[in-house]
Amino acid sequence: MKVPEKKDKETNHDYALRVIQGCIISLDLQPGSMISEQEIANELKLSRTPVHEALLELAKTKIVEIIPQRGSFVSLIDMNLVEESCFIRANIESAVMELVCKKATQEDMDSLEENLVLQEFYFAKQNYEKFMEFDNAFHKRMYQIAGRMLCYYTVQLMNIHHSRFRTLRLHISNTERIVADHKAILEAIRQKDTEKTRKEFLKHINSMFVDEKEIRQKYPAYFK
Amino acid sequence: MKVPEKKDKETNHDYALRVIQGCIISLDLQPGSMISEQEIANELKLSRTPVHEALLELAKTKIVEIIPQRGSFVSLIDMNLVEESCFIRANIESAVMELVCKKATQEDMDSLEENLVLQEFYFAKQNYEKFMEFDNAFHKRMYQIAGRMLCYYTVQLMNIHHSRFRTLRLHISNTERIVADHKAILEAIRQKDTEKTRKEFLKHINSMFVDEKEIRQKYPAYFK
DNA sequence: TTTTGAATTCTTGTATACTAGTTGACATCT
DNA sequence: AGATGTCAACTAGTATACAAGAATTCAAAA
Repeated sequence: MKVPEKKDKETNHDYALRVIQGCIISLDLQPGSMISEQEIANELKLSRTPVHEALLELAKTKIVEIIPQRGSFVSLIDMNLVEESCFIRANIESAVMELVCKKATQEDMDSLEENLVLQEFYFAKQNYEKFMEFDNAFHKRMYQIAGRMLCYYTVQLMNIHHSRFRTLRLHISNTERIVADHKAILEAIRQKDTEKTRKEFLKHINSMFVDEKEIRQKYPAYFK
Repeated sequence: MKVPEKKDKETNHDYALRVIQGCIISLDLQPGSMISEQEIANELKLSRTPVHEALLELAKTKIVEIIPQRGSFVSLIDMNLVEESCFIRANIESAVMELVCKKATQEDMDSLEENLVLQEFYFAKQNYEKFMEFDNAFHKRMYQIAGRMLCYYTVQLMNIHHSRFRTLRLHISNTERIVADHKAILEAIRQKDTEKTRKEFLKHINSMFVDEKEIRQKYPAYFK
């Protein structure tokens, strides 16, 4: 397991959560594998308590399954849950974008455009980590503009299913479409075209499923 | 604090969560009041650990605020969060209802109708507890029919803000509209009219806010 | 050889003890 | 009187110890 540094002012509980969640998304912790509280506690140099709390939290989103007195396991990829997490995001985020169309100031639009420039830059440089960072910031910015941060948090909570599947997808697929999608979304917002914005966004989200079969065949052990 | 019996097979953690959450929604624990882990642990005859875990979980939904080394507090009612929780529910649940329109079998429709009959029955008998129970079951049934239980769980998670406000609202308002609303929704589904279903449902959800000012004036100390 | 059963060693759940930080009261000093 | 410092009594965060149940191992019995 990759163990990043603990941040200042971060509680051990939050630290454990951040590390475990990151490893699940990166597939560093494989779907189906067992995760022992004690083992993780040792690796992170913590006691079991904060690790136990972190696992409880992850179990709530069904990304981890805790079987009492037996063990805790990284859940196998359940395409129903991946779909549901997308469904949640698509419906919330497209509604948020409607609000953005209504509320966004010129300043807001500029900040989004600035982000897009950087996305293109890092994508061209093939710095995908930075690219993803700005990709995420792009979406988050929408929620901030709409004043719907509880929605953002809620979507993030379940989006881990989607994120993990996306990681697996990146192992075999190309990513050129992504920036083009974002451009189309921004253009629709610029035109204050609510319907077009929604449509482009849904297209963006649903493009996730085109490679499903191919991925399942390559990694059958990861799926439920 | 009202302390119900612990159920069989329920972990102490789940027990504590259920009790605390119930007391917050029923306003038995007042907004702004402090909740000591030790005190609750004593009342429930548990150790601090499961209570602590329960509070952590509630803090994630922002219904409880934990200030380290100072105390835990029931959050004041934040109308922005109430609104956001409604926004989440409205957008998810109306999308779920679209699915229900597409998927529902005759059997599904019958089960909904059966529920409605019981709603009317208990409403007429003024047994509001039973009524609420069937009200909740009515909505849950939709998610089951649509095969979107992760959505149900997600909505429930944040809906506590809404639920608490609704409790406060019941203190001063009438509830006659509710059954009528449900009838209108079922009728729209029966007609397989997606748009009408969505519209009726949104009307139902948004009726929550008509009495806001009156409530704020009556209980100013409960609000942020 | 197969089956049974006890001992061992895992696991998570929970109680308890300790740590560190905040608050408020009260005595002390200016 | 007012400011300051100290101490006692809280808090949540975390480490540790123990409890209880599940799985595995291995030896003994059929």
